[in-house]
Amino acid sequence: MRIATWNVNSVRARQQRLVNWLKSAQPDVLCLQELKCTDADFPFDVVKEAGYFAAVHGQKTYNGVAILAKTEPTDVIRGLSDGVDDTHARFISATVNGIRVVSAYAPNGQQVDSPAYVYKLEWYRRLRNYLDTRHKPDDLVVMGGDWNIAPDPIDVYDVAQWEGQTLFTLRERDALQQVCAFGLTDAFRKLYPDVQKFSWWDYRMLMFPKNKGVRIDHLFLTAPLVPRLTACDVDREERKGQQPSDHAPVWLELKD
Amino acid sequence: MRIATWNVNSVRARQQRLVNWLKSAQPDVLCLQELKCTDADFPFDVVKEAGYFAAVHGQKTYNGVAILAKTEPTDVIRGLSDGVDDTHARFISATVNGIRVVSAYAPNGQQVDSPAYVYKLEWYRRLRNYLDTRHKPDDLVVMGGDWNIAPDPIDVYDVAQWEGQTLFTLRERDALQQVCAFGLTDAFRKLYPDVQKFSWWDYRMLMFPKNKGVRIDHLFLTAPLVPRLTACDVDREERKGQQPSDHAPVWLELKD
DNA sequence: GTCTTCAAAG
DNA sequence: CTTTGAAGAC
Repeated sequence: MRIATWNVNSVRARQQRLVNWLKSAQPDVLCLQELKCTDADFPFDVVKEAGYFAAVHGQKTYNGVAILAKTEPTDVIRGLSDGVDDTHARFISATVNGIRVVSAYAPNGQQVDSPAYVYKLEWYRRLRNYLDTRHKPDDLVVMGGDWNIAPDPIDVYDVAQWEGQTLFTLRERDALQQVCAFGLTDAFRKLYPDVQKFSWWDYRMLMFPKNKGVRIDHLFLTAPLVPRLTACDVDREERKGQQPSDHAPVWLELKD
Repeated sequence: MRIATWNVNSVRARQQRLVNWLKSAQPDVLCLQELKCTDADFPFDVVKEAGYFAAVHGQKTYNGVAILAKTEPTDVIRGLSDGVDDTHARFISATVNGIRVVSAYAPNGQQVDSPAYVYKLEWYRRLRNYLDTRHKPDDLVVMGGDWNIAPDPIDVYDVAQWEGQTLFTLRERDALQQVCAFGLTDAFRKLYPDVQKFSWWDYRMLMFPKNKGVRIDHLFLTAPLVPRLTACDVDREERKGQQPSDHAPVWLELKD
């Protein structure tokens, strides 16, 4: 079973690339982030045409997440559903083939100590609470998303430059660790403890050609799924060519 | 020798369609209108890559005309060059294979009797003056362009609806006739006196699917070229599909 | 750089 | 419907 995550940076602007990628990569499940459109504007028709069901939590202009799957996702939950008044469409979960799948778009955080940064740390605290409330560590859970946090020094192209910058501050990395401490494993890092691969490159300053990126898109697995993990990679090719998303898809393979 | 005219409605937005059309239609000369970009922003590289030289008279946002040709255009003149202070980039002429080629984007005219309408009639008067000053009726001249005038009742989809509307008022049609009276022949109408074909359809109101258009893009020939005219047509296919221009290309064939 | 929104123009 | 430009986000 192949599960992928991709921040498409506008599902409408990326419609053709999305369809092409689905056809070539053939994931069983794809977690999408930054749809940047409402449910009404989501291209359900072309996704269906490509052979996928879609559970969507859209929002105008910003955010928006979805779970695409070859079999119909069930028990769809939109948002963290913790009673907090939060208008951002950043979280959706659904069950696909007996696995609970999450598609998450973590807040970016803007500047350190800005309101957005505070919201980001709080959002991570709420996410840990979501896991504690809804799941046991031995549930079958895969969480894919744009987490807007590089977990370790190896995950940024230049530690000196990233030191203290949003996406790489100690407080953010700690917040992510607190979530993982529930019992989640970073699929890519599990398979490749020492490999440096990035999933996001700024559109500006030729960051992609220079390969100056960061790894902020992750797939997390609960413990019972870790022994089934056989492959995980970043599809760097998808970042190339005309009008790419600034993020590349990340995918993993689970054996039966 | 194949000569074509096409209002591309932004040469940058239509870059890929332009290249595809050049490759399939293989005109020796293409007159372009509504480039909507400056000379600095004109995609010289992709045009060259497609096998064409380009003489360009660009303008930011509005207007902009060019002559593309498989052999290098010489003696390029930008504008009507009649001493009138006119900032609109609506006219360019150049010599290609011994033929003087004009690419013209006539003013639209907005509402009847508006300043734009007065400017349009005056522009046509200046154009006739340009011909009188620079040419003899037996020169080899081809003028392609978006003339924003439907010459005859057959050239609009509904005469009753178009009666008195800009593009079809008697004063505009007379202004165009005054230009043609210099000694120019409408290539399409010469070959097909009774055929109704359109070259422009409004983007709105499903005008193209309903084929409610007008013929305002024309190729005019001086007398010595008329006996050499073997074919002329509108490429209606180019108006179809995703992100078309609102105009279709018009082309003609001259035998040697 | 590339996306969104909006207004103005055709 | 499709383009342009501007502003704001990342």
